[in-house]
Amino acid sequence: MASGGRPTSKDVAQEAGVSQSTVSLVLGGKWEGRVSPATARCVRDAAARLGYRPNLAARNLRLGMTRTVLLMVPTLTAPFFGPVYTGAARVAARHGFGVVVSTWPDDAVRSADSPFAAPDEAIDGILASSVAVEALGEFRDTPAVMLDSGPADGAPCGPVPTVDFGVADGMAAIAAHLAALGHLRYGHVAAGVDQWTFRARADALAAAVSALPGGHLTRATCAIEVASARDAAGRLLDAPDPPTVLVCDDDLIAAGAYKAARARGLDIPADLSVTGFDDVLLATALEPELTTVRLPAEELGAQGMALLLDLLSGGSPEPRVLPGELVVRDSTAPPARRNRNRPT
Amino acid sequence: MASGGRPTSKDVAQEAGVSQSTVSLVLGGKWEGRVSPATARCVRDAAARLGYRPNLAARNLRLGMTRTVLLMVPTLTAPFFGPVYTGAARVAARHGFGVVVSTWPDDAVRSADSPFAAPDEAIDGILASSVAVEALGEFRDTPAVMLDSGPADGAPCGPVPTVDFGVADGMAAIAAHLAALGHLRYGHVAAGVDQWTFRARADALAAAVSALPGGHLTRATCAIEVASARDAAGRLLDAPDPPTVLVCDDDLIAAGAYKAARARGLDIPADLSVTGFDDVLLATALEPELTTVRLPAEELGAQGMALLLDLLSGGSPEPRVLPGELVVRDSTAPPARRNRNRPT
DNA sequence: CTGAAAGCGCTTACAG
DNA sequence: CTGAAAGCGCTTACAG
Repeated sequence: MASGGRPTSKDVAQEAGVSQSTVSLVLGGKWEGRVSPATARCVRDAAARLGYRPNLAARNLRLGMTRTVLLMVPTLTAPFFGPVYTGAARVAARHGFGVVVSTWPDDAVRSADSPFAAPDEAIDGILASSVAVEALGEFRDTPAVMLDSGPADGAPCGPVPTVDFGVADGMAAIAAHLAALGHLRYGHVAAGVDQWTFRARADALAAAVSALPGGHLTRATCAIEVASARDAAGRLLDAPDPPTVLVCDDDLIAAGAYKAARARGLDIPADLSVTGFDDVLLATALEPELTTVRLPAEELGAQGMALLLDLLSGGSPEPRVLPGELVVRDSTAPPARRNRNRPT
Repeated sequence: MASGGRPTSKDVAQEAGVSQSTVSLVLGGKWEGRVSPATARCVRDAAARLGYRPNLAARNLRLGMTRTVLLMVPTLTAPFFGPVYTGAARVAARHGFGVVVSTWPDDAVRSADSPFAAPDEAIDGILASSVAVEALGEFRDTPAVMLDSGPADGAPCGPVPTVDFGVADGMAAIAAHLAALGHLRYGHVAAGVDQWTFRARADALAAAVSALPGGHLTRATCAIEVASARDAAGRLLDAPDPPTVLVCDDDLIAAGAYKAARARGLDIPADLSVTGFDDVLLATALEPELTTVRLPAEELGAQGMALLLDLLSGGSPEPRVLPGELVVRDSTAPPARRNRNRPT
């Protein structure tokens, strides 16, 4: 082997007494019918002996691809996206792909200096999670899979494969659970973000409540942030004839709803029921623990990457929907009997 | 430009009417004294006109480096590590480096199939956050920077640059805040994880309490997880003559302490004060909002990457310490007057 | 069934 | 001050 550095395919060839081509064929898995089994085994042994690992830069250069995909997310600091990344990276690694992350629209990761300072790493494909289709922007021509962006939001240039959560079903499950408990007056603390996933939640809740005899729904909008959610929930709670349950678009919003309730002396769930969405860590850290819908975030990343890899190798993968799962905990109970709005 | 693909340095050379070498020199920033300013400007214009971006694979191959660094963390799903990644990736991107993430010891991201299936991406350096030095393992010879692992935990093979939080000072600030409030009986709900950062917290708290006339400290150990923390806090609270404050090693542990307190009818902060550590999102989602120490996680990643980049370019960076900041919120108050342990 | 050769796009001595 | 040429480690026609 060349003194010092890692072994190359040439070293393996020499060790095995064959040519570089043969090594490449064998280790690339394209040898059958072209190299004798004995030679193949011999090459593999030599590679193992030397601890050979192919040089990705060389292969990428030769193949004209980078084996790198871009994961585009709104933010990495929200608890939801860590698992998405993990799932995507796990599947990617299994196929020799790396994952780089970019945030959109607030792109803190890439920079805009000279080409050399920010070499806009060439990528083979894009996984865009929970972002509008415009996020693809300059990457319009790059193979992409949209995650959590809704089946309708296909890119202008033909259908883009999608993986979505069954958020409508999830919200319907929450509504059914609440209806079974006897709730009629619903407050929806909605994320004020124009994304498919939130529109779908709103529509599903509205549909369920209007199908409920005597059902009534009010709505307040907020940022996905505790203080803003607390204020929005407060507005709902301070209205005449307030809701007996606050259905929140996100676990973090539910945390804000808890605060609004407590500030008004309302016990959860005795005086007020609250539900979340996502089932992040926070859901069990709250008190009482939050009834919510679990969204399999890591699975979203994993399946999305699987679809993208399929797309990159010429397939035309079908859209998928990942069901959410209702997790009933301690924040929901039957509505109180008219003793609302008087501090205990 | 070659039909189809992105423009190459050869295309730029042709557009500018110079050779490939000149293009490389100019765009690589090594032209001064070797290329006339007029030519340099001409090259840059051509590059801009064509939208040229260098092919990283080719450059990496030529240079024998990958411009990729590995970020090693215990887990990506804990709320703390998202920001660490973001900070590291931001600085890396500014220098044309990518960041791949690996978890240790539970390595879900890399796989162990054939060399081709998991091509163990060659890397130039490692950023290891909150892991033991053994985590470096097979990468013993790779330039590395240790984050949040303590100044003493240098690798066997000479000193490794470090970036740490001032956790001892942070814990001392908590203790001083609590002492000023009048607390004498301290319960430490400690993370049962053998890491420098937690040892430092324990030592600092022990030192502060023992320096306090009449001060008394008990300790219970738990996993960094709500249920485990709740149980540990419960043990402390159920002891005879229980603490008036629970000092928790982590915000998540504090969430567990809240549960233990509430289960015993103890009001926070009237009956019991609680403090956390980290200041993640959860701290303000809890009720009452948590007094804690803010650890600048994103800054840790950013500074660590800056040190690693310095190291990679031949420097010998000095270790750094990032101070934590005491954030006083609503979970701490003077101790109650002997009315403890009777449910309200 | 196997090998010699070209070439991916860069950077860097080296020659002028 | 500028250019021609080599070579990084791969993969893939192509020739045998």
